[in-house]
Amino acid sequence: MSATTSPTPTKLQLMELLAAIGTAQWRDFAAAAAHHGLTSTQAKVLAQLNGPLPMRALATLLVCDASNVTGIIDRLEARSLVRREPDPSDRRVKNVVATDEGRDVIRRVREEMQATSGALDTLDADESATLHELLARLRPGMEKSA
Amino acid sequence: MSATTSPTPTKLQLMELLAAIGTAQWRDFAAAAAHHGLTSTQAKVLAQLNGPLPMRALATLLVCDASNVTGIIDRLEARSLVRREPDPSDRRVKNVVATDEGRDVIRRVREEMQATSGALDTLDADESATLHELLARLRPGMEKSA
DNA sequence: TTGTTTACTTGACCACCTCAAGCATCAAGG
DNA sequence: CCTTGATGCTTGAGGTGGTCAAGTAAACAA
Repeated sequence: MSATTSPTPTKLQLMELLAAIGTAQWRDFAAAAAHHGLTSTQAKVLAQLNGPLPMRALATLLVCDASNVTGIIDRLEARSLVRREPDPSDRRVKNVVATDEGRDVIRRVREEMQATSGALDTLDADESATLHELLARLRPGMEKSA
Repeated sequence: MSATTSPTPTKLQLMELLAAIGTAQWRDFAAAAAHHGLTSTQAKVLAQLNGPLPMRALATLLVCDASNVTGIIDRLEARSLVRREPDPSDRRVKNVVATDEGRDVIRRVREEMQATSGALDTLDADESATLHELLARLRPGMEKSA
């Protein structure tokens, strides 16, 4: 143990700290999205669209009902941030694709998360690596049970 | 640098990892809340009520409009999880207090966050302390600008 | 007293979310 | 072929969460 190590925190303390940071990052994201006239949900969807994605896949990613996605994509499409394209191999599915404008907007939203970005700048390379390592170990266990 | 330290992650990688973990914990929380018939917002409000809290203070904590809180408390009060009490020193303010049942429910919700809890169990005392230390340093910077 | 600020509620309006129902398409078996 | 059953998406109803504008009541200050 290094000289600066704190006493072992309780699990509850860690959970609260994680929650606080998660909330702060989410607010940072929502604020950046709002700055471009997007709700956080719309921005989140846009962030998933690296390639064409069927509506169903989107619903699975968002862990929500498929009918919900219809409305969200409707509103994004009305702003030309996204397009619905017919799937060539299955006429039931519609692939959602981000337009150039959509890609541009979500790129800017990411760049404008200054609170999160600034906070991470206070870590040096070593600390970043350590944090990344610990969080990467936490991730799989947290994503399991739904 | 210890022998197991990974190459320095990019800031983008860290942001995505933080977002993934934040989302996972939020879903865990929402699922536990739903198990008791609560929405995540209702559970979040209940979690803040350690003591009597004026409506206005709640709105500030939640970073939302005061009129929004009215509806949330209405629904919680309809289930007897919360009570509105007149403030003795200022007749304008209504203090929100969790009922015994409300305290009980939120206690159970916290206990049932098994995905998060289980994931944290995989860290030993040293790792927990390190994680806590790093996150605690991140927190103030992330909560600043709104 | 008069005027200003503060706390809360109401009503209108939109986004998000779920469920149930419906339509079109695919895929398998007679 | 054609029926039967899944699957993908949309629609409509209904509730929650969120904002804004306006209104009421109480506190406060000149």
